[in-house]
Amino acid sequence: MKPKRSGRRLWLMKSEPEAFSFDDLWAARGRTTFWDGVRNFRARNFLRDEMRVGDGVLFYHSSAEPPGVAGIAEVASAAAPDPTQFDAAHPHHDPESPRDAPRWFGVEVRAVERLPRFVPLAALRAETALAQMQVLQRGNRLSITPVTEKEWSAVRRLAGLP
DNA sequence: GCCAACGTTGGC
DNA sequence: GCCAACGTTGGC
Repeated sequence: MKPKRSGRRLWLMKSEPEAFSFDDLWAARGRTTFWDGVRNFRARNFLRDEMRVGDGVLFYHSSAEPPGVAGIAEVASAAAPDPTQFDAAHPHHDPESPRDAPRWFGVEVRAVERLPRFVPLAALRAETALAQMQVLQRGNRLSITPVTEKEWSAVRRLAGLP
């Protein structure tokens, strides 16, 4: 039997809360922001080619004390060129990216649910159902990774969500 | 601050 | 196409 795949896919997206936290997203207009600044080709491919409106997102705080999952969000738009790549004054400026064939993309992300409990990295690591989760694998640095239904459910449970 | 791991660049 | 050097990420 073919494995069943629901329409929406699930992701984990990393943000440094000092730059942009889940609370910042919750407070944003429409609880939505354009996720810019991704400058890694694999993460770009997820954004540009695989994400769909309505996909679920675990909003993860990296380089934080402690790091961990801070909220539930969703993909709120199709991918669009990241305007910061063309902005010479912007730290993410990419002079190598042609305007007529942009290299870097982003999507709109909307906050959906606050968590009863923040889920620290240590709690993710302690959960056997998450042993294969990509973000927990040794050497992982990718800022966007796919999440399975099983992992999604386990993280929700750890966060105190139904 | 350290350092392992990884992605990218550039010489050849 | 190989691979060393370099820069970055991100947990600790």
